[in-house]
Amino acid sequence: MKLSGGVEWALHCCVVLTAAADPIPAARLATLHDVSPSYLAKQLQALSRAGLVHSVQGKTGGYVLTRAPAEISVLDVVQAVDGANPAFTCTEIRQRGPLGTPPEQCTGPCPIARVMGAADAAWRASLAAVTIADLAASVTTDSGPEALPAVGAWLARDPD
Amino acid sequence: MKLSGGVEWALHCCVVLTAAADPIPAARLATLHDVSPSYLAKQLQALSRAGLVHSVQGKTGGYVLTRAPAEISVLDVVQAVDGANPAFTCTEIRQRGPLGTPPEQCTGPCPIARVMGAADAAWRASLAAVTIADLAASVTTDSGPEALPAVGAWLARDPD
DNA sequence: CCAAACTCGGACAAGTTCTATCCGAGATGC
DNA sequence: GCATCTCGGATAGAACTTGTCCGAGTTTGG
Repeated sequence: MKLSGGVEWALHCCVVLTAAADPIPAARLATLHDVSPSYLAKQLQALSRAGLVHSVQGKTGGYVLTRAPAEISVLDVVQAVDGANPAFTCTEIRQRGPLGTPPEQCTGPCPIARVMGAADAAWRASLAAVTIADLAASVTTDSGPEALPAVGAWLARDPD
Repeated sequence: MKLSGGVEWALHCCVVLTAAADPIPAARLATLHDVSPSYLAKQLQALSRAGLVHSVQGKTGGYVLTRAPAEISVLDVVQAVDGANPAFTCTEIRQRGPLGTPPEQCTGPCPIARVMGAADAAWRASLAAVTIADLAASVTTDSGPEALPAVGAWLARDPD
């Protein structure tokens, strides 16, 4: 049970993109977070494929959020980067072996799959209830009202 | 986000051990489920290390549940096999880079870690609410009252 | 209008974790 | 006392995640 490490980077990027109106290049986001530029680019590509950010090419290109921060849930980001596959996959063990249940009796999922599926649904519901806007608001509460605008100004400034 | 495949095997083993009073060898459980005996042994060792099953050596040895099925939660089994580490680990990105937050301001976990932690807690709570006894009852509902006793009788019988 | 520079996008290796297996230590029953 | 059966940990192989690179396309400036 492990989540891809890129999820953390992608979430941070989405939060800071809240404070920027113009497109921000991946390299600048990597400098801000002090992480590998090449690998962060990979995560942003995943966000782009999922339609959460819009990519702009050319000299003044970069990434911009496609929707309002309140319309992007944490679950959207997690699923874009880590994939939407459920953590548990039932291999139908009940049908195997000498006492295997006949397939015609296996109409619905087995009890174990039901329990794991319910837990997965609870996990997803918890993530779907929080949006990027909520995260930005929490950052403001934690670090003060000037924190996010300062990041936005730094992103817009020319590279040193 | 992926769960170890051995979790499914371990859960099935715990359910069928409900129907057996005497120790059952790992090889017999592997035959019943038609899975690799060597790898299933590894999962049972994990259950043994966690104290969920008691291992008996010698000619009539095998594995027995240590507690009543109603006292073993699905979460116990999952954590024994897959580990108790949370899926998300915060690397404190907020402290890195040119605009990093000073460590003295980082008293509590960052907003992203809080959200992921809450989702993890919801997932665990959902798994902790179901016991092995509940799973056995569901099997009885699904496959009839004679299903589990039949498995118990097959396990006790001498190998063919 | 042209050229240069900067951007994203997908294809390419390295490291690490999970999967699968084997043989030795220990205990039981005959 | 001995043979046999059991678990337990240490050992190779496969799959995935992580990390990196260079080419295609677009925009700015002269």
